[in-house]
Amino acid sequence: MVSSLSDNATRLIEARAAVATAARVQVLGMLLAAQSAQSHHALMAQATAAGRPLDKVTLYRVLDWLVEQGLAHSVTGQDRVRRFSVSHGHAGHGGHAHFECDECGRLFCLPEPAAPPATPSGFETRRVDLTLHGRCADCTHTS
Amino acid sequence: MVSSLSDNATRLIEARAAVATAARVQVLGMLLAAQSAQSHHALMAQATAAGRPLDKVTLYRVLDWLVEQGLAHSVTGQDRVRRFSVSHGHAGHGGHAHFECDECGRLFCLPEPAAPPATPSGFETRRVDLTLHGRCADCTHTS
DNA sequence: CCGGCCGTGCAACTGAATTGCATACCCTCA
DNA sequence: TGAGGGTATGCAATTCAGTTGCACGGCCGG
Repeated sequence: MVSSLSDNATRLIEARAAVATAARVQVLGMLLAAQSAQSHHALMAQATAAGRPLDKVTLYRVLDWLVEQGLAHSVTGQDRVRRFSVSHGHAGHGGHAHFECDECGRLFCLPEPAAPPATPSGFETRRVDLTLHGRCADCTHTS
Repeated sequence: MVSSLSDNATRLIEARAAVATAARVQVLGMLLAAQSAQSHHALMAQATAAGRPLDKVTLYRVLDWLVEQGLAHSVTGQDRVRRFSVSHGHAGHGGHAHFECDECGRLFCLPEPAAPPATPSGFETRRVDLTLHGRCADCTHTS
């Protein structure tokens, strides 16, 4: 399971003619395994818990690199912390929606293909960020 | 002009049976006069330039208070800086849209009544944040 | 073997936002 | 008039996400 994720990560990286370093494979693997967007802090903790601790700066740089390669994207929550998740093929078009749970703070990517641009006045729209706030399935269930 | 904004600010505050302190009137006045959402830093600079410098912490607290009172709302841009603007009567419903210029960094409130909730799976949506990214009218014009 | 390139690691730094505590102000009640 | 409580303000120090500078180490092509 974990190895298949690593393989998958390696394949994704090498498909971009890029160097699949240990850190990159590890981080992308964690993002692939995650069901919600992960913060830098969470990824650090997860890497440490897995016995393969990462340097703080390395993690930042790998994340930036993944975003740059289009393999991941980042969302800034209202706690002004960036969270990262893999781009499930929806990279390139206008954008996609997120759901941020106000209770547990988790941030999910939604399959929604993003709302129609809702054209402004004389502005040039390039990307649409749609974030829903509320309670996630878990928190609603536990209430 | 400025005094009418101050009066307006005072009226808005007192309509909430709240104390219209100098700092609150001043900050709300600046927000009323602004055409785009203002960052804490910008408000500090503006207050200093106006000869009525505000303490950093006081400004934070006034802003928090204004948001709490429903007189203003805050948006966190992708530079993870919060920007504040007055609630133009659209407080209370689902939310409203913003436009963030990727070039000059300014953040505008749009009159759009926010997109339809775009229902997720088992989640309970309470608020919708829709932010468009691109170039604002000024930057498009200056290109 | 050398020199450049790139990824990694450590340490120090930045800048937004927060917290703690002391002070000043205002209103009420005696 | 003066004591007391609640609230707003100001200053200092701190937190925390994120960044920058620089040194080390592997790798590859001459």
